[in-house]
Amino acid sequence: MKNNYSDTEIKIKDAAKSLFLKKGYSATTTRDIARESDINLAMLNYYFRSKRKLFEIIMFETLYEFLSKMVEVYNDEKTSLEQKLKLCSEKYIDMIIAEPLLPTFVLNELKNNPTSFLKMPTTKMIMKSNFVAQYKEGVKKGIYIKVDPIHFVTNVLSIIVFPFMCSPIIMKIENLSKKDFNIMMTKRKKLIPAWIIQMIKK
Amino acid sequence: MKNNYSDTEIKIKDAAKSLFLKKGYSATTTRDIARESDINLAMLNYYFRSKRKLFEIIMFETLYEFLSKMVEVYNDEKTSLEQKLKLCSEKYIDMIIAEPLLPTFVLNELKNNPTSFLKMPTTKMIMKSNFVAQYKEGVKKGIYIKVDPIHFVTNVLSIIVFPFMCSPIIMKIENLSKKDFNIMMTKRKKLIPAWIIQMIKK
DNA sequence: TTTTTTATTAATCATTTGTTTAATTCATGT
DNA sequence: ACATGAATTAAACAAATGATTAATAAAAAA
Repeated sequence: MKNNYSDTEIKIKDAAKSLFLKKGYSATTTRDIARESDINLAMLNYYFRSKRKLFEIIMFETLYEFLSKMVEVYNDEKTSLEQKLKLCSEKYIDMIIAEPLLPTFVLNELKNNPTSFLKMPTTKMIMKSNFVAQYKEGVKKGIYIKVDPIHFVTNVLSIIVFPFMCSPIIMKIENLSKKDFNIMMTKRKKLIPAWIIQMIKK
Repeated sequence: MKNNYSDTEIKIKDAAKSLFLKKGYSATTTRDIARESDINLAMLNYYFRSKRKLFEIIMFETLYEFLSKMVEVYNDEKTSLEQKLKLCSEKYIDMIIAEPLLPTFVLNELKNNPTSFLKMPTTKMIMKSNFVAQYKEGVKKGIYIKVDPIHFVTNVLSIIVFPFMCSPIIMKIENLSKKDFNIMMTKRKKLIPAWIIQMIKK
């Protein structure tokens, strides 16, 4: 026995993930995946039974990895809210620069079957995280302006994630290359925490 | 002669738009469109030559309508920046509630061919609008914190648009129906301008 | 080695999908 | 009423697509 996951199995998954992210589920054909991963078409069904099954596995793993990294920051007991803001701005933007197609892909495919998200255990954890608790505490102490925590969390994620989904527009308007855009986002990392603090501070 | 646009032509476009928004270009078949609009399959090619051509027409019209409405607010000479913020928060959220699938659809399809956006005349106008000019003026007067205007515009749009793209997640986390979600967004309309002001005010 | 299980291949199947064709119906102008 | 062009229909075509099969090669177990 070699590895638990065979070479071809990994090759298929890697190619499929790349293609699904780039073109979406429907526009990606099994032959695309076979060509890109340089395996025989039949191997896809041999290892994964069907295109749909392969997609679901990739979707689950991608979401799981993404959400795990998120929860990590939100639940750190040692850091203050303001430190968390800095950390998550930094971390998320680095994550998305490394995989810029992920947000649009996830939100787009989610629209079609929100069930796959339901299965994720970490989904609801954000609202029960230390991050939200610290914000509520700040409100109680009179330091922060009070709003429904869901708005607060949404605002933070909006400002971090949305610019990447608009990247084609921003690049067009500002005449930026992909590299330029990433530089802009890297600078933005440091601006975001201040904006959020400013936004909630009394 | 009846109308300039025949009945069937409109029926096809309406059905196609609805389906493209819901399922995207690739997942929508010409037979889907024919069934939904209750016309013969051949009529699609008779009026629009091809599925791609039909898509491009719909994409253009949808984008044009959307951007036109946007520019309208941004370029009003009579209103202050703070009034504009209120107006556009109100207007955009109403627009998106009326067509909630539009943002995800546009940003997703744009990723595949950013060219269609290039064609839109109104695209670059936002950065040269009265809205941005007023912000810059506020910075010069020392009222507002200085950042690159593209960040400012991005932040405003992020906070307005992104929550809709996340609606499946928000609804899941908060246990909301679609109606509940819209109520939440309607309340949010009034919160956003204050947040933005707070964010940029010295 | 021999046997048995696993992995890989090329060819094929059955649908689906975008598009076209040829025949028919409908509307309009004369 | 008739002729002409436009609109509509059912049927068909060719290519693409997800999936399977049967044969072969490679690896593991005996």
